[in-house]
Amino acid sequence: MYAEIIIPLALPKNYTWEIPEEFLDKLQPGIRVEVNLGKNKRYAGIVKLIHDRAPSTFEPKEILNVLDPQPVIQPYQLKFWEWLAEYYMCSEGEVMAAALPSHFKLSSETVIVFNEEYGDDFSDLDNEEYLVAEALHIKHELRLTEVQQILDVSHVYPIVNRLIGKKVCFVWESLKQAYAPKKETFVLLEQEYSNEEKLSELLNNWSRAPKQMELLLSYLHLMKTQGEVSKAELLKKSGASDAQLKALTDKGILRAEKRSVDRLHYLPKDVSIDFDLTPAQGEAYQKVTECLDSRQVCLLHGVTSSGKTHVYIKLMEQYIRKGLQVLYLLPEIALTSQIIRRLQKHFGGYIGIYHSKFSQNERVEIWNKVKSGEMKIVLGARSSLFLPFLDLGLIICDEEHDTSYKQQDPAPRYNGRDAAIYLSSITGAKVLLGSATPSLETYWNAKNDKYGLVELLERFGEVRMPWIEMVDTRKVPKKQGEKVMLSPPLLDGIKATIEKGRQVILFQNRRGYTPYQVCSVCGWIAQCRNCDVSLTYHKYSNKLKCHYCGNIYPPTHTCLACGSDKLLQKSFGTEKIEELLETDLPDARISRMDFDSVRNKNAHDVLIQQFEQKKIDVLVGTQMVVKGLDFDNVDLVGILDADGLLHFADFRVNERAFQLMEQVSGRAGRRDGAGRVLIQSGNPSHPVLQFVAQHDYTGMYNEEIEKRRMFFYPPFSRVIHLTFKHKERDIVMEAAYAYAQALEVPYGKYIVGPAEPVINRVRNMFLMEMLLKLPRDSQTIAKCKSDLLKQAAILHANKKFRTVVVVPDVDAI
DNA sequence: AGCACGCCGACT
DNA sequence: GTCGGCGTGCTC
Repeated sequence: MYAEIIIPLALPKNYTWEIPEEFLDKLQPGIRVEVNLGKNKRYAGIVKLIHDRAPSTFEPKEILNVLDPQPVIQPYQLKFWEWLAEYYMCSEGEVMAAALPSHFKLSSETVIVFNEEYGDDFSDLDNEEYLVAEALHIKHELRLTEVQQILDVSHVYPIVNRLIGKKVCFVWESLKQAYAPKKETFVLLEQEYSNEEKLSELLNNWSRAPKQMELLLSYLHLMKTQGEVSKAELLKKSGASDAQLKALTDKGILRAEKRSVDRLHYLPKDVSIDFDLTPAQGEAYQKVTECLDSRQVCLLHGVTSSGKTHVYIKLMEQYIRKGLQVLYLLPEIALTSQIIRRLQKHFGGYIGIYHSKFSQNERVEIWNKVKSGEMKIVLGARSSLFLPFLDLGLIICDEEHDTSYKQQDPAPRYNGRDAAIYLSSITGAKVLLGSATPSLETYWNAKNDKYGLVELLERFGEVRMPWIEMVDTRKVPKKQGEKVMLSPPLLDGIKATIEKGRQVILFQNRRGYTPYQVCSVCGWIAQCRNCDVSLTYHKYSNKLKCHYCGNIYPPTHTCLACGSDKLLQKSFGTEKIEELLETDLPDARISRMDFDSVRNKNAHDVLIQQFEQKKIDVLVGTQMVVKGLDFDNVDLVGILDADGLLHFADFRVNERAFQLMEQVSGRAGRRDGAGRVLIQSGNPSHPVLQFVAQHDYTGMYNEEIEKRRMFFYPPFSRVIHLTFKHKERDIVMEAAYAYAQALEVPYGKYIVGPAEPVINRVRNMFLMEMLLKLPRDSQTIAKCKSDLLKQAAILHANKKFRTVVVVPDVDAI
């Protein structure tokens, strides 16, 4: 018997191993096995299929070990993986790599072990060999990365090989089980004193060491109230020291014990819904419920501040009361502690959080609790679609239009929203898409009766839609060629708002106006050595940074082209605005929120809490300020550069610009209806700005959908974007043209390009791009995908193009 | 993804 | 003449 096994690598297909007799009855799909791949590398792979077809073209190796008694992956999940790999044109191994917490993805780590029989006579070793042998003699075993550190050279294999040859050491391939349960020390009463009599005798005859007695008494008190006492808590509450506790354990009264504990601090398991829906919300809730009775997918189109979350909460309650699990998806960036706290208030311990900022250990624990059914609700980013739900009833996909649902870089380049819809089709779950500004694709599907549609177009409470005003930047006096950053009307608005004790949010899309160093003599701009882009200047760290490859350079003080030292910092980024505000409004409390200022896990939350607590008057930020936040004291929102949002060569610009501006505007005037939005633009009559001013989603939709129809873009077509990469420009261009040429029949009329992108070099690789706009017919699309892969293989068969990388991105954004 | 094999340039 | 750089191809 043989098993097709998924290995978490980008292999062209799954490989097959032979099943040794003794493992046969232990194996079924979804179980992890240890297998050998290559000369001595080992992996934990997932059994996908068991069959009896002996391979003819190769000699299969045997499975080395069975790692799980029960499947870790359910059959429906394997089906989900298969669909993702097929739809998004990647391997199942790549899906597996994305799906599993890394602790399930064991792989061998080469360890070299000292040969004790060799002794300690190292006289016939050379310098480098001696260094390694010496370290091995002390530590007994070393990983190759450690050897690298000892020798401070990158190529350690030859030296290690010589040592192996001389029998100083040998190589040990060990499978590393990385998941470690969290340990906590608990304090227990020794058996002898669990007897009341003995205990009172002890206490009555206590002499000296009053501190120890105090400690013992607080232990007994905690024990009575809680049932168990952790060491950390005991010491904190009693104010005693470690030494005093040790004295008691030495006397044989108390005992310390290490135990595995939950990493997640669970709240009580109960559901408390302590609010009532408004009539409008109640009606929406009813309609959604009815709609999901007969349909798989429903769109809830609710304007900003209409209280969509209230509707979600009621719906979640409904599903968990039926004993089903609920997945609440959000774009990663919107997973703030604000929404987490809000849901925890209602669902307490039933809710689990799952996203990239959680440690691997924490993820394993959530994984297990979702699998056992103990966890009823998961709030998470797109990767939580991979959790092993026992009985999934509902997926809520909030901010459905958000482009960060689409995974960009490593494969699988999947869209969380679309994957959720497929997942629901195989699990029988329902999907609720929610947004104030639905994506054109989704709204079109709803309008064409593919999805149900429920609209909630009334803001919650007395809140009116914010008043939108345009500031025509052409009319603002300025120097030649200068960009308007803070126009007088906006500045006045900010001042007035702060005086009233209200808050301001300023939104600056950084792209296009990033700060950089420029030579005032010859116009030279610092460039990245590996990418075709200008470097961004970061004042806070005084470094130049490439936003494409992440390389960091020291700032230059002389121009590399003409040698002048007259370098200027030109910028219109958030940092610059923050700086300007500090000069203009010296008394205001100003903070900045962007990718750089909220790097670590808590910075973002801290900033938001400060803003909530009104410790900040003006918050300057990028997209981040738009997502997943509710503030009720914001009177003024400023959109600093609307033109920058509208100047992209992408078929989705208008949709995207509208969504962003509408969402930003929604942050204004939450409670008492006084919200105001100022939009700075050099072209205030632009149709998108007019739609924003009127909060006219339908108007924008109608206009844009016609353009999409005319130019055959989604939702009328399906797009597949291809990127070609190679380190030589000529070769990548030639390869892309050859590839497109080969697909001319029959796909010529669907191909756009190939063309060189504006930024044609990233990480020392030259790029070419090509777009396919395919008719929405699943057979044509499937055929085309397979032809694309076939053509890539043909391209690679040509020696010249062998190393050209072809990256397909299905439904690219 | 590793990792071995193999082909070329810089040293003994 | 050899060591070791890196490019290339394979792993059931």
